[in-house]
Amino acid sequence: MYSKSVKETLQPACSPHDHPGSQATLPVDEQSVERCARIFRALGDPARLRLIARLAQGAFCVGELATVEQEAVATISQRLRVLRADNIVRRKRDGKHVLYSLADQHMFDLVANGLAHASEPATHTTSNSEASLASVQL
Amino acid sequence: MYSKSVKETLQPACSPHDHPGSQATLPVDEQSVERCARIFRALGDPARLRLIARLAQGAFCVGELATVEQEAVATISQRLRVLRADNIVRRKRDGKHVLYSLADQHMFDLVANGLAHASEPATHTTSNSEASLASVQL
DNA sequence: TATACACTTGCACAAATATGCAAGTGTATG
DNA sequence: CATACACTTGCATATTTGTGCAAGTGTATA
Repeated sequence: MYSKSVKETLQPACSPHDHPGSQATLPVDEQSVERCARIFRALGDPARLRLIARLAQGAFCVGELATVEQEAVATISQRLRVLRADNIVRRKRDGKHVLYSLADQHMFDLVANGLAHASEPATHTTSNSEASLASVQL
Repeated sequence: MYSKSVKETLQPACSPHDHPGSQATLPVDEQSVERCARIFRALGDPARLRLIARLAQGAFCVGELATVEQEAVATISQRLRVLRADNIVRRKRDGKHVLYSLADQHMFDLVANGLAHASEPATHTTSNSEASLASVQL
């Protein structure tokens, strides 16, 4: 059986299980996984996600976001700080204001993807795993 | 939670910024955001993400995963439980074993996307780090 | 039916987070 | 230079997680 003779024996021990269609080799090196997890984690909060969805529409200053989201400015600032820590959003000063926007197209794609999936019923067998439904311009 | 006594001056503190043209209308309804956030959160842990990456290769039973990941069976089971709670993975019994695999293609896409982004240093509109927040016009 | 497997869950705890409030920083203006 | 803005940060606190260990559940087999 599968004794604990652990090692990279990536060989299924139980039985030859069927493999679903798409087998692309994913980048699973320690660093990628770590970074990816951090990003997902940052996106994994309703409040922050809402904020991101908002930023997907363009650049906003903290005050605006606070008003629209009906939250205290400090709260919004904190959330943006979390997102900034993982390079999900980017900021630049504009006079008295600080404008926030998504860091890059990738982020937009990721979020668009997630929201799309979440709003649709499960089991949607997309054929192309590489090019996702993410080609929307920012 | 807490009810906010936020200033009701619903006037955007700053003038509307030019928002780069169009955007795909993201599904930002309460439910989608909530669900999407839950998914992202579940994916937002290195250990679970690694597990998912593994499952992207095919179906595995808990024991196998435990061996490969060098973790206790109970630990793996717990992680899978979290993923199962959000319909990220699916399981089916096969004799004595319980086989786990990704719930659907969408999940694969999402993870593949995230990992891809995390592994490429790419498109970083640079150094927004902490330093220069010097006045810039939009 | 009794046993051995293969997982799953219940608990107790340590660690990581989220948030509100108050104080602090950086810019434009009077 | 003094003020008013527009944000950001430090703190203390209440929650929410992530484990490890031990006991519990379900399935196949002798």
